[in-house]
Amino acid sequence: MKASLEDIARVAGVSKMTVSRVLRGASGFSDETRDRVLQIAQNLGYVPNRLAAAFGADQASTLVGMCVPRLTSGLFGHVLDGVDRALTRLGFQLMIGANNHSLAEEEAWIRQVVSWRPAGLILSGRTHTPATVDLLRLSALPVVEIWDLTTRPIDLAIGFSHVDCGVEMGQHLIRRGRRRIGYLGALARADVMGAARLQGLQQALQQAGHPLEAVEILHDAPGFYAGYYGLEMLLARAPELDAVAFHNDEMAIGGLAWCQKCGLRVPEDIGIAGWGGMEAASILPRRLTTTQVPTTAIGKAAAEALVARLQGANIPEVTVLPTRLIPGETV
Amino acid sequence: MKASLEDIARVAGVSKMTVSRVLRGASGFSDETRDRVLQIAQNLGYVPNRLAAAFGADQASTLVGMCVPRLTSGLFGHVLDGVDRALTRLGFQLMIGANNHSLAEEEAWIRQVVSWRPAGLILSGRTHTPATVDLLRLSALPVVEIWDLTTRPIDLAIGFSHVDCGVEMGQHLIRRGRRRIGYLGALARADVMGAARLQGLQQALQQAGHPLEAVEILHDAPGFYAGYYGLEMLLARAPELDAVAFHNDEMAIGGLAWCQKCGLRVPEDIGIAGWGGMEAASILPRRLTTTQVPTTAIGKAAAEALVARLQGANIPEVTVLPTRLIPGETV
DNA sequence: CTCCACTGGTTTACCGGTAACGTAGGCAGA
DNA sequence: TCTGCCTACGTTACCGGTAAACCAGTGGAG
Repeated sequence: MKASLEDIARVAGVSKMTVSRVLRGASGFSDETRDRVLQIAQNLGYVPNRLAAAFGADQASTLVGMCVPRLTSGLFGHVLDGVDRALTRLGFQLMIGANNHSLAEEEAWIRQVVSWRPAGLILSGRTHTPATVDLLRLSALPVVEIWDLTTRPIDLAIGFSHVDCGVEMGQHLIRRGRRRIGYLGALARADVMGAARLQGLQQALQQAGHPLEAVEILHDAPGFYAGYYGLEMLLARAPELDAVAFHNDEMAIGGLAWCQKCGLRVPEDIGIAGWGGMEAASILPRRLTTTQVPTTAIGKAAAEALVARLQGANIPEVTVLPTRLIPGETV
Repeated sequence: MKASLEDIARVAGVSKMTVSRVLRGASGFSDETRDRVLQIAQNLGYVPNRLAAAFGADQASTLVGMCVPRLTSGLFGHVLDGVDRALTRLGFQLMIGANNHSLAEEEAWIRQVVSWRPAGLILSGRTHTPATVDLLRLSALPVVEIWDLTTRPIDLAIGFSHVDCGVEMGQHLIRRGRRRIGYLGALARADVMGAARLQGLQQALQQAGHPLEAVEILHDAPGFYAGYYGLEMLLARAPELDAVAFHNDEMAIGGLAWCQKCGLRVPEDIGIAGWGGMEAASILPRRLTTTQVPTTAIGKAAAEALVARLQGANIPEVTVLPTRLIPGETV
């Protein structure tokens, strides 16, 4: 970690500027000089100092910050994967943080990350504190908001409409003959996007003349077990339901487990619908009715849009990557 | 993003050194000066430049790099979560990367990250290329290797023994009366740790006098569907098996789905065992026999050990966080 | 009355790169 | 022969912080 450009320059008998040029692959040196410098850099175990490079020249650093609601979410794992692969390929580094569905935590995180002068940010969700928006606008950093579409993105947005997801599922349930429909959510008051899907669902059912009959929104994280005991709670309150839409697939699978345990037949006695399109949904004895979300594609698109913008390309403000309702066999 | 210490200093009528001290909460200024400086910093929308700080003073940066095999793994999501929460609390930033089970990709990633002069690294796994090890030793960076225990860690190690996991599961299967046991793996030749578990399993079964009868190691990622069709392949080749141990819970659940599909009763006709302890395992109609891994705890411990080491504390070289075999009802 | 320590600062140097600009030598074309 | 341009460098300045050294005034001890 000791060797610097200076050290290489001294040994090679050139100026450190020449070394810098060689190592960056710029021009302005002979083949002979290049070979000598590279050889010496190798021998000295030179490790470039990006801190100095990014700091000294105000040139774009290769740091990209990304903030997700939770790191334990299967869906966001795939988004992260898409981002990571694209960024790695393009030579960028990923700084990551979770906001636990809290705008205040997001703001704190962004404040930290911005102080590292990243090349850009990827945020999930469209809702931010006013201070966050001010900070981002002031910093003039490229920002991609993913996962949900903002009416007016801070900079760029890539995703889909959660309200539309809800509407689509509502219409599907009605088409399949369901009339007494309930909803089981999670992360009460913290998750804006789940709320948007619920809103879409309500809207569609209302319009069809069969308004949502029961809603239960748990405070827990949307996992298997929450779906399991949440469905029990919901059905205790509203035993007449003939279908339940869940916050996500994990919860829906938990719900299926509860149905199996107490002898409720799916879809005959009750319909079960998830959201997200996790892999497990497709190998259940009956394929889960769900909405497939283009997770990896969103991550990849976000990373690529960010980098393209850095390189001055003209990117559309909003990119829609559509979701797809998978009918399945549980409704 | 414009304001610097200099700007604040000019407005406040003090030197930038004084501003620096105020903002860092060091000493050597009056209350009056402090209030004025803080007020002006606020007004100017000052955002500290950690790039400059970390670069200028060779003081520890607050960057921690972490490399995981895959970002889509449910288990590693929890590890990441543990790391992230601890680091956030301690005021550090997380840089992340996936190596896709490739030592070469890991080396490339580490090379990139080290050039950002991080405070330390968290790596998963004990196997690295020789060049990686050289680089890490040379850089004298604190390194925590998690998830598996190294006989001789580069610096610190926190985790458990995969071989022991395999042994324990083998003994459990034998105790439950299973005699003709098979194994279904994934990520052939890429996943060292799955191989270690298989090795432990083989060893225990051998010792019990009922050696492993069939092994199938898929090339795919260890997901639900791989378990589903993989079990079909395995049983086609070795129909007499009375139990199958899987690479992980996702695959085991996929295997369960296949059993259900073709009318095999679990555990009567065949025993199914997973590994990892994912939440879904506990809400299945029959609880899955599996091994629970302290994912979040490992992440938390790794982050805390790293920071403690940075602060000069004396940390034991190897920390074992034990796994726990959950008997379940599928064997 | 002198000396000293303490408070509340200032000044200077430096971290390791990169941009911008300067320059020596060689060669081609007018 | 002179001009202009190209190649292959070298020099200088600077990015925004922090450490370290230095300094002026003040109050108290001796």
